[in-house]
Amino acid sequence: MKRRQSTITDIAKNLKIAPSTVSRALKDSPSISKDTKEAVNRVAKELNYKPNMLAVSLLNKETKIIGVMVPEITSYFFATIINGIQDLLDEAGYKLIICQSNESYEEEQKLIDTLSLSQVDGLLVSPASKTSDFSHFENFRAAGMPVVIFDRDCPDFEADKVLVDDYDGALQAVSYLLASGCRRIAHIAGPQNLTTCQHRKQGYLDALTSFEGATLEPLIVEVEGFTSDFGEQGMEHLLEQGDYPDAIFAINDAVAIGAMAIIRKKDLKIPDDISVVGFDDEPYSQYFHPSLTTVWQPVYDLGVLSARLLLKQLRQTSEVSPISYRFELLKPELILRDSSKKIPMD
Amino acid sequence: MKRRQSTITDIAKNLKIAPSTVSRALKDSPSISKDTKEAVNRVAKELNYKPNMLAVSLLNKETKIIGVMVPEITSYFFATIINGIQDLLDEAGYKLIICQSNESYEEEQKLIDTLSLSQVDGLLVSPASKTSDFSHFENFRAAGMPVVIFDRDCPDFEADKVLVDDYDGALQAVSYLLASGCRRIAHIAGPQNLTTCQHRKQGYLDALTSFEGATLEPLIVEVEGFTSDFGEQGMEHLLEQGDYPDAIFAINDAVAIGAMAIIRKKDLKIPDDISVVGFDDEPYSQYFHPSLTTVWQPVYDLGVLSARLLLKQLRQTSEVSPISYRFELLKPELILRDSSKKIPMD
DNA sequence: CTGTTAGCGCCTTCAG
DNA sequence: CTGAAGGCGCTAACAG
Repeated sequence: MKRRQSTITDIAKNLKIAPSTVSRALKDSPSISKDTKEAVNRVAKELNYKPNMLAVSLLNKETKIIGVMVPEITSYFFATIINGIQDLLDEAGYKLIICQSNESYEEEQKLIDTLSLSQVDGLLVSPASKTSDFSHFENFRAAGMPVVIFDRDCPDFEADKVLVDDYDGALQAVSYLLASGCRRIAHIAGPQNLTTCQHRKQGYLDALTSFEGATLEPLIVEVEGFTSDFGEQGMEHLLEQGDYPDAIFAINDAVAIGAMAIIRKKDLKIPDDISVVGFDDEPYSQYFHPSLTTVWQPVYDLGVLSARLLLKQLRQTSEVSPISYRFELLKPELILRDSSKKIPMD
Repeated sequence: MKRRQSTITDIAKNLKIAPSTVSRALKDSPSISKDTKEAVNRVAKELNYKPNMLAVSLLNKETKIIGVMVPEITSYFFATIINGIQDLLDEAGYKLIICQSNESYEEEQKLIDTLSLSQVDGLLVSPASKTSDFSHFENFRAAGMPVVIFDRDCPDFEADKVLVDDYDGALQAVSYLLASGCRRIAHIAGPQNLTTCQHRKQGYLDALTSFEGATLEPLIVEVEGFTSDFGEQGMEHLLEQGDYPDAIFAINDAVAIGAMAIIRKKDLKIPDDISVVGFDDEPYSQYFHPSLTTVWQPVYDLGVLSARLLLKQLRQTSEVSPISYRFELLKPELILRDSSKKIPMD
């Protein structure tokens, strides 16, 4: 039972008229008589006619499909960004092909190639953490298709970008920890080839050095991933070094959660012995015990905005590509919960 | 700068040979001389030639794209199923278009229609909770494209199906609670138009009635969704009725987490006053305090298996559609953690 | 108002 | 070994 759909020609034959007439009738063109239109629509329904987008796309040179490349979709973070993207692009009549690089440069390259062959109309990318060469993005764009980068920056690659002010988020978090009385604040940092992680670390460092009253030593352990087991590892490292920290600023919530598990195992109290702050505000974070203080990011909006920028490029029909790219930096927000201490009143 | 890619014809003109020769040379056909092949490949590289899959698809009547329809992707559960699907389908050279119905029947219908127009080669569906009429699946399949249903059953719609034995999972969970000494076990049930939720409820009921020694009254509250706030709502309902339960079997982990928050708010101890068991084993569940006893499902495998069945159908080139469909029922597994009591030894 | 022609990019006959 | 012709399903331009 090979796929056999009825075509415009089938309708035309059935009615003994020209295919072009059928085509026009179906689009309700004003230059077609009521009678033929009715007849065409009737037969179309009878034959269960469905237009073949492939043929249309080939003709129009546009597929109305957008490629979305993320490191992974199992995290709430990227899944929610995708929701934002989808909601906006749906309205504009675009479909999405979602690809996961699994943080691998090779896979990312391969997938972008496939997307390119599939003639997607544009690309939204959050690059893999292992990606440092961006020629595959350049190649993609060279074919005349717009690209928007979101969440993770690619230095050296000029494009529309929508990022979160990670530096500011870290600054807020660590400044708060300082204000709440913590003085030995450790940072469980993420992979430093990601600007996101660099910026959070820098925010942490700058908060420490700008603190008046004492010289605070940074205390950093770097982990390679974003899941809770890395949080456990990182925390164990920190505790092995003796001289416990009195606060942890973790690269994200999952890592913070892992750290909390280790802290609890040592019978230390959160936040009394050690405060913990995460990043992301995942839906579960408020349900932990104690509930997790964290830095919220406008995730959904990040998706919407990225999609909006892409649409804008898409609509600059032909036109010379804009020399200046847009750069959006969204503001994160510290959410205070019970894993951090209150600021003393005195 | 409208998209302008070089075509086979461009190469042909450049070399003053026929397009068909170029086509053959590019596919390394044995009936082409070494010299022309080399020349063609050289020019192809020069012009940065990329085959246009659209044209190929139109000709072959296959796009190598599979549609995947899930209620939502922000949950770990569906995201992981998708990973399974993708890993298998990638190998076979298929791309995925992922769609979210947001549990809405209308959106589901609309999206399946779009997928159909886009000429996807097949469809993997986990239907929306509001879906009870399956004619849109039938229509899709009527065009000769294979369909596989996963995770959520559609009674009345015959197809290859890969499901989890929810009944058994519930039975395991509630039997354990009974064995651990609980006698007043409540169930926070999910939307009853989903067979998944029906089966879990039935497993709960049957565990109660098959208990020897006392007649146990079921205690059920039904919620409309799968997020933690529904868990909070459900738990509040239960506690309002006075005569507190000594265990909660929640429809899933997120709901269980919400319930735990309310229990804690009432200063009741988990598991001493009330045991809690969830369903899904989300990655965070082991990090809750107390860690959550739950029913694990072979999520990734569910994706892989579904994809495998679809591939099998895809490979039955043409052939009459199989009269008998496959039905796979995967076994879940109870994971014991600290939110439930140990079975007394005596 | 309708039909004819041509072509999107590619491949597969059929003829040399 | 290579070229010419035809067609996948659809639409736009040009004729009536």
